[in-house]
Amino acid sequence: MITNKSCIIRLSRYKNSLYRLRALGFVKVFSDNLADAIGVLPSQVRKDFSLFGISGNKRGGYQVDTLIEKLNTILGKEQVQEVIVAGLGNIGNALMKYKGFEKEGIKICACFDIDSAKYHRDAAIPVLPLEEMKDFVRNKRIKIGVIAVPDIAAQSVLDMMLACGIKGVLNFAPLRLRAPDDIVVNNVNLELELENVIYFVNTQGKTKSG
Amino acid sequence: MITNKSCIIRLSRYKNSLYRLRALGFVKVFSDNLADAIGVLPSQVRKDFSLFGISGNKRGGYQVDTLIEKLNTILGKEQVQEVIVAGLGNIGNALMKYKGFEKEGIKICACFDIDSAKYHRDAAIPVLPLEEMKDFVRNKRIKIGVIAVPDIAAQSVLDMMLACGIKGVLNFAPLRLRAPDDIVVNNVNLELELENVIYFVNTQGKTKSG
DNA sequence: CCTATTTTGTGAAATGAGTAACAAAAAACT
DNA sequence: AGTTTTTTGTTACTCATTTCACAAAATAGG
Repeated sequence: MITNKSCIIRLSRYKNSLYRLRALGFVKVFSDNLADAIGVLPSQVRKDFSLFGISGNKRGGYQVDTLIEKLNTILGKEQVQEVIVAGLGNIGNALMKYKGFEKEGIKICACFDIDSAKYHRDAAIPVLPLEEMKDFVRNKRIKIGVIAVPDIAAQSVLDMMLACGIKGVLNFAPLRLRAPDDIVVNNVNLELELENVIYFVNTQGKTKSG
Repeated sequence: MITNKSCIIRLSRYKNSLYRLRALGFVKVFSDNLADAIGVLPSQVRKDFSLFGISGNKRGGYQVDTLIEKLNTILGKEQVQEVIVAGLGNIGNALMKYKGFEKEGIKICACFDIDSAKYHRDAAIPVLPLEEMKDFVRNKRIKIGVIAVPDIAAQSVLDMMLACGIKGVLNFAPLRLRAPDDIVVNNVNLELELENVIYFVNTQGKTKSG
């Protein structure tokens, strides 16, 4: 099994580039087209494909259509992926309104919050009490959750999600969550990302001026 | 010079854990305390510290206070870091309201947008026309920018930021931005992160059930 | 004061990801 | 049909990061 996150991320990028290339009229592509598009080496592209059993034609490259299809299969994009969000704060709100997910076949089905003032059962994306998560998730067989609650509540919300049968989580709370090994937890930590930029800017400046 | 991003990210995590440990009354820590806290091996902790010339006492561990101080110096947290945000859409809005930055010594000084309906010069964090970015950034000598504009505008906003003297960028637009080598660009791509969770959940399921 | 124990700091080994190189296949050209 | 060119797919190599392992230092205990 492939455990390399950046490899999967590259597959997503190939896929996105391929849609653009197809829109431009491309019918076949070569590894170096894709390499240029996402900023890696051609050998990396071929390696990635070979890892997933994707093959092209020597001297003929890859058919755009079938390549897109294969990548979508690998990435689980044959059907719309339904996710839930916990926490209708700043981030939760932004996610609900964000248009980027829809065009990637990701659908936010519901948001759960603890604050009854936020409930909105009839909205396009309903906002429901946390207690209803279990029924909702089980009925709809949802496997993916997003955690956008305050730090202090994050672990208990994760535990709740796992009890509902959620198998993968995107976590925005800036702390390490404990989960069994078979659960996927990706963290998006905005402070850390910014702190990182700041560090490299600071040291860059230092090394330049002496 | 250290170019390893994950190493810097770990330093940030150590620092965050140390604050928590200090709040619990810890005066000294050992590498395995910190290792547990952030989920790495003790040898990793010691290696990271040794890379930055941080040393402790054999059998005595590390003093929490001095360790925090050293990490803060390395991470450039001795003074408040001022940043600007471009784009007052969903994400820009969430960032402006987000409390997490303040307690990390990161201050959003202003937001710039193209839409005059959004301008709000007298707000706590002013929302200004994009054209005013140059003066603002130069006067305040700001080095860090956040890009939260639609995909199509992202590259031009980046170019504008670079013309203002910005040296590091956190980019939320889901595409690859072109920048000179001495500019730091960190990307946060929410679709990709979710797609990644989805992939691993799907394959996990497959490998388990056969 | 000497011995046992703990914990660091570092150099060596292992792992893993990315890059390079090249044989083999396919197409194009003559 | 044969030769040349192009491009894949895979194997071997390189490099970076992580993990291991152990000597040296410091403390604690008898």
